[in-house]
Amino acid sequence: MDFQLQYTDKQSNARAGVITTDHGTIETPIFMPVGTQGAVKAVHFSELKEDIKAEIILGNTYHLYLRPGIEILEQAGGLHKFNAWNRPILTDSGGFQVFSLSGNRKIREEGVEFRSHIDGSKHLFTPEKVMDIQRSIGADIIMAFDECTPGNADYDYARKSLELTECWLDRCMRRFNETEDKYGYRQSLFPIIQGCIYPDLRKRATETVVSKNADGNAIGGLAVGEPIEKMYEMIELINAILPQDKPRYLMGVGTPANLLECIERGVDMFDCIMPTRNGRNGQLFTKEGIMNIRNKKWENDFSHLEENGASAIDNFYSKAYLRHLFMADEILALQIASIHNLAFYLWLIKEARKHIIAGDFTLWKASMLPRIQNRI
RNA sequence: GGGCAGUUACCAGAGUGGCCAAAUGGAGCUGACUGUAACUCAGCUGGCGUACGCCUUCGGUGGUUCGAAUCCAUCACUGCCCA
Repeated sequence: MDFQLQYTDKQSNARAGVITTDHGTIETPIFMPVGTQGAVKAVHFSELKEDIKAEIILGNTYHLYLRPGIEILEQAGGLHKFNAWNRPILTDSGGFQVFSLSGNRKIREEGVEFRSHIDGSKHLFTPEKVMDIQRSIGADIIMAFDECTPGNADYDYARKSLELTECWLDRCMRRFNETEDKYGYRQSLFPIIQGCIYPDLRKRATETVVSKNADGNAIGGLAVGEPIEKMYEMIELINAILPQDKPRYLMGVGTPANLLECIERGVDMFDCIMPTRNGRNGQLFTKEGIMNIRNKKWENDFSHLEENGASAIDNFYSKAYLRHLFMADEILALQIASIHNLAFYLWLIKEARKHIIAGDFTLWKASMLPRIQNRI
């Protein structure tokens, strides 16, 4: 994987670039739809390509390891062949599951012992094993195994947690470098910066990560319960240290407004479940704001889902119809809402890129921000 | 014409003298969701009030009782059975 920085905004830290992988190129800034179990929920891949214009999607090590299991993925020839997505894939390492499935796991220095949420069976994830699994899944970009520190952790916990993440990073790098690409195309490993909301921890974590000279760098442990201003503060601090010539991936973020704020602060890559999950729960993101399509006020509103929306789907269906589908519990509702939201996210981020290149990003962002945060 | 069963909030349906503005579902209204254990979760759903609370309800009317959705009488309606 290579990264080329193409444009840097003069008024802010916003950047535009290109990532080149063996499965194609990605123009940054980019938003990556989440396909945890090898599928972006409720969305068909032709829709991902044609309606949403996704350039890269995510998979998840924890979920794919449990189901279908690594043997099947190896037999299939890797995830790209298994799910027929022939463009870039990034896999998360399972570090977030260590955080979100906290009721079912024990963290030790060796690794994390956890119980499957599916059948309760016991498993051990070590940094080495997580590297091996991600080699087998065959993602273009794989993530280091980390502990995603909760946003409200106290300093002492955050420091110990960071030490563990850093120790695991060394082991990840070692194993990654000792092993080879499994399917004939190149894989890149991104380390993850933790440190909660403590500036000295974040600074130290960033310096450690920079010293590894990886193909790209990730910021983790944000948008996990800390105040939003803290998140922006941490990103500013980290991006001041990270090298310019490597892509910066902010994990798990966020709202449309978060995206613009973080692009302005120099982030290149994003992923978030928000457009898909919130879409399935009836929340639509649009250029004019956020709407709950289940609300009664849309009952007899036969106007397009979104005028001049990001996807053709916006002109096919009316608000009243989509509300009806939600009320009637039709599967199509989930599909339409997910496609709409993802297309909006990709549109927003591509629009940001255009304005970075055109040199008026800051102005555009200022005009866009109040609109997309509006409640309609 | 006779017999039996029934009529409870938007719907279904519990409650059979005080702890009942009335269980539980469903439907509806609103909100939440940030590296997906999520087509999930939370609150509300007689009226007024932020709230302690007050007011009006359990087919209609009239009783019994300190007190009735619950007991009695009567009327109306519904279902099933017999003519």
